[in-house]
Amino acid sequence: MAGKNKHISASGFNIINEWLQSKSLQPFPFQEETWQLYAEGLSGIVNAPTGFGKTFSVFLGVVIDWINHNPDYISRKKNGLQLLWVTPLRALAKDVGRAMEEALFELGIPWRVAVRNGDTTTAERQKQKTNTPEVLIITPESLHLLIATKHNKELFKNLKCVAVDEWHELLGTKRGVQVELALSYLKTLSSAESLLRIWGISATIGNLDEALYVLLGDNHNGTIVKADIRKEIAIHTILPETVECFPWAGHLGIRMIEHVLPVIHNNTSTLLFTNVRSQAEMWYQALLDADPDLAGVIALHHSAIDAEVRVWVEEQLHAGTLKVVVCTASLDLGVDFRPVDTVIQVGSPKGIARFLQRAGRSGHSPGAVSNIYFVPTHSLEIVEAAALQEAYEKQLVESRTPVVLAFDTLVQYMVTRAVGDGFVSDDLFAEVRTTNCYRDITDSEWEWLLAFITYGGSLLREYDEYHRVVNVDGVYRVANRRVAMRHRLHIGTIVGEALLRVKFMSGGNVGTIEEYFISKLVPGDVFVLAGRKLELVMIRDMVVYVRKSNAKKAHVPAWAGGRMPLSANLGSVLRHKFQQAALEPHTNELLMFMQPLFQKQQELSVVPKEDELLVELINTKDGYHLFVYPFEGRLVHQAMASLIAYRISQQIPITFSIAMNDYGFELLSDQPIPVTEDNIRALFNPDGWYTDLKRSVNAAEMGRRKFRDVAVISGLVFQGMPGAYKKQRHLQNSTSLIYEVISQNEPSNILLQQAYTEVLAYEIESARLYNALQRIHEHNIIISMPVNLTPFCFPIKVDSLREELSSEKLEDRIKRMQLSAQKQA
DNA sequence: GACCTGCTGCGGGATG
Repeated sequence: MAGKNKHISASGFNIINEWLQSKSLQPFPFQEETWQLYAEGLSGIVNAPTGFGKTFSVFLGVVIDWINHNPDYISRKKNGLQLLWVTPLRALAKDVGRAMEEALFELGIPWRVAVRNGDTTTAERQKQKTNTPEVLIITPESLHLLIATKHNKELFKNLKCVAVDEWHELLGTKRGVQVELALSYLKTLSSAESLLRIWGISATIGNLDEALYVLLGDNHNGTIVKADIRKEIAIHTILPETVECFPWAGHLGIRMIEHVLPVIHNNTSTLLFTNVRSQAEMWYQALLDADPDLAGVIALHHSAIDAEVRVWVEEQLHAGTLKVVVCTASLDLGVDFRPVDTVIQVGSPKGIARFLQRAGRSGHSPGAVSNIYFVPTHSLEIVEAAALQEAYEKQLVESRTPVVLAFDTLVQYMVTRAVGDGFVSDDLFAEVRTTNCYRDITDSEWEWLLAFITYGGSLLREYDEYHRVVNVDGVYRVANRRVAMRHRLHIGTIVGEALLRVKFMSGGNVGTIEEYFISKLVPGDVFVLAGRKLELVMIRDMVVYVRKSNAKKAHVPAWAGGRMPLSANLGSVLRHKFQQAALEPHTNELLMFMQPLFQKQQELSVVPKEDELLVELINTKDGYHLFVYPFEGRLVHQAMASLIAYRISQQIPITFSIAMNDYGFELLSDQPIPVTEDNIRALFNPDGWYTDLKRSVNAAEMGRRKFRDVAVISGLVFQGMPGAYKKQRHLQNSTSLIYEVISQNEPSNILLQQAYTEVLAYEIESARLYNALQRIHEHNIIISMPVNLTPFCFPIKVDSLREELSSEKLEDRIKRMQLSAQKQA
């Protein structure tokens, strides 16, 4: 290595590779020519599989390039801030910073690397102010907080480069919009001769070109540096003995535990991913019950577990003292420095990108293959295993759709700038329009937003708390210190659920639980959290006090999270696999295994081909059922079910109950459903879909809930000071009130409209719904009339039963129904 | 406020 030499003569390419090898990291996966991109002062996106030193190649690449061009940077005491390293995660910032500083030290560069995020103490912040580090690792939120400080231009004036880590994670979220906005500002601060350089670091996504465009905005030339290697992934499917003994419905997969244990035993370290937090708690307990020897080497990791406990788990994983960690998406990111040798995915990963990302958590050493075991939780999911294999071979990775015209985020940012050094309207307007997000914002929208932050717009004029910004001599500023303080506390775009902290009576945090779940329990009740049985003692000031319990039975908490629909890409491959199962099953081992089930489906009904939509009409004692299988994910199915129900009800008076899963949906009625060969195509016709959709779904009610997020982000309602959060009920009430006032008096309100737009985009996935209707329009629609429930409709039917029955009864009922269906055919 | 299986992520500075 270069040691303490003050002059770096070797090419950055060699330096990086030497350095990576000395750390036993993967060699730099790019050609020496691509290295020149750093040296030429360009911007762009770096894309390589995990574990290939992307972080350090970018970091050392840009740093060494400057040093080579400006050797006196090394000797100078004060260079000012040179590089901003934006990362969506706090957790590993300190580790990354230390590693960067160490790398610089070994190269003889005495630069300082500092971290600034919510964990940074006031003293550390002060130190950064007087003694500016050359490199600052920061979250998007903290970056906006910096922009909300006085004289921030001073801090950024020497900035040469901004690197955005995990850009694929930020793209498609409002946190990504925050990055776009911050970059548009920082670009204006850099002088003409040294254009600010921007590097994004991204995993593979379907729209890398778009990701680049969004990152750079409209006045930059950029390039995509793509590693010419493909991470080898071995996908193993864990199968039951026969498909006949496997349940047709269910999502837990606990019965596969005997097949999973050998995988854990045959490997040194394993990550076991579940889709849901309660499922992780159950798997943790079930694994311990099945193999008590795992005690001490098994751990649990999900977002409701106390942060300190999670850090401990990550450290133990790193140190190699843990054999298996049961986790949710909480370990999707940030375990780069904590590789394992095996990954197990229980249940559908719902998307190809997520599956490959998780697979990549294993096999980090050079040349190693990533091993992922897929554990299906019900029969049809075995087809997903085949689909995932094909999707991997064809690299059908999903795209991330960038957020556009998020006015709530813009309102927040405008106040942020006003809290900082203030802004001139025309200048900020021009600046904001260089971003992809606000490229199409109109003059009148901008005027509306200005009015909104200065006097609350036409509706809230009388309330002083909405007069946040004042215009003094053409400069918009926040003059009131309390307003400024309150704004800083509310910077960010993540709006969470009402959480209560769970603490032992003796002290010590366990984790968090939702108001909704805990309100159903009374003192003395026992529930599970972080793998422990806890007795509820009392609830005081949003804290749940508990003590350890040895009770046999315990409630497993439910957390209300996202609905994670099956992705369009995976749905499409899945349809293909069903066709293959019908036409050429012998080409695939998994499909051969599934044959008995497909035969059953074929006997009772039809196995649809790729260009067919299957509709099943079934009569049972529950009533008249209509089942449809578009394989478009549960959100689209919910909307499509409402749409079809509405269209049928236009023909005759009829009411339905609706059920759906990721594969299809059900309409159930107590009268015969008038669907025939003659009218079926009209029911799915894309013409007039939007009008009918708006009449069939309760957009106003959905908008009301979405409006809460918009209201919080734009500063219409306040969540309270940290540590003294308002009860969610209060927040909901005040939001509801504002929603009523606005929707009745100012229906064109931009923030209200945004709530509706977001419902369409994210709750209904309307673009995808439209594409699905278009696709179906070109397909054959096959109506089948089975005499009994089919393997296809079974999981959907079970879903609709859940409401009526307790879980134990449900399990019995499933067995009975499955038995009866199997006999009938 | 409703979901009932339902992920993840963030977070004070200016003044005395």
